[in-house]
Amino acid sequence: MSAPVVERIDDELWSAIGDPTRRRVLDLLLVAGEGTATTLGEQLPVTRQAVAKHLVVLDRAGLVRPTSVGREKRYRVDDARLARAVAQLSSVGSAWDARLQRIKRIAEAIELAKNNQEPKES
Amino acid sequence: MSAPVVERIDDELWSAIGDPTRRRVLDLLLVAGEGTATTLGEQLPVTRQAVAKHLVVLDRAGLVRPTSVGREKRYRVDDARLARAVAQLSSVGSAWDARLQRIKRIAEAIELAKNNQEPKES
DNA sequence: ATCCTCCTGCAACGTTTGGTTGCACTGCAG
DNA sequence: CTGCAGTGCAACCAAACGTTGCAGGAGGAT
Repeated sequence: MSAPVVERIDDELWSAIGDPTRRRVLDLLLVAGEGTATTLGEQLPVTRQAVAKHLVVLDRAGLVRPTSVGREKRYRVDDARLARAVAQLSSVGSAWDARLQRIKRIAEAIELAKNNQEPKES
Repeated sequence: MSAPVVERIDDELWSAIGDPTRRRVLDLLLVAGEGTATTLGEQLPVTRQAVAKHLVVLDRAGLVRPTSVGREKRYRVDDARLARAVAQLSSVGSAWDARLQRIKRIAEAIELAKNNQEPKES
């Protein structure tokens, strides 16, 4: 359960960080090092319970990890997983970029073929 | 309402590409160059109407642009907008990476400091 | 011009998800 | 033991994704 997850993760990963509140939770956890549903809820415009649900989602996506301390449940970011997630995002971005380049090349080819049509570059 | 959109876009952008179907729509539009709700729906596991709604969302996010041709409504990817979107994603990723690095440094410092005692900070 | 077909758009409905409130349960301190 | 702080569970509301069904308009065939 270490290597071939890359493709399966994809959708869960995107929907995990697709939510604005979850992104803020991740941000807070990154700056504070760790936090509970209660402490995070105090710094967010949503209730403690909402944060708790988001933490469950982030946990299932593997981005955070809980540590039970007494009656508290502290969450911390899983460095390796988040780093890998960032890499995934970048890779999708790169793929799109590549296709954009391809399209741009085709467009230029057409542009070149026309030679005396109206220019559209702005 | 033309220039300072960069920050406002953020949430709309993420939610736009956060949906798996919309990502696939973008992908299809990139490889095919253009497409209508009907042609895209044929290549996706959802109905034409669902695709149409997604196209509206993508349009409002500025990622695609419609072109009415007769009774058809062809959509095409807005190259510049998508490129900018990819840049946004990368920037968020970079920010997280930076914080991960910071945490890693702190962890190393603690590791270094303990040497012969417990490092727990409370 | 008429009919037929294809494509789009609108409306109603069901389901999942983000968010809320309220309550019950459990450690920890006095 | 009593009380408080923190978590977990359940019911409920709203928005979003997806479906079906139907009305309407542009094009082609007769």
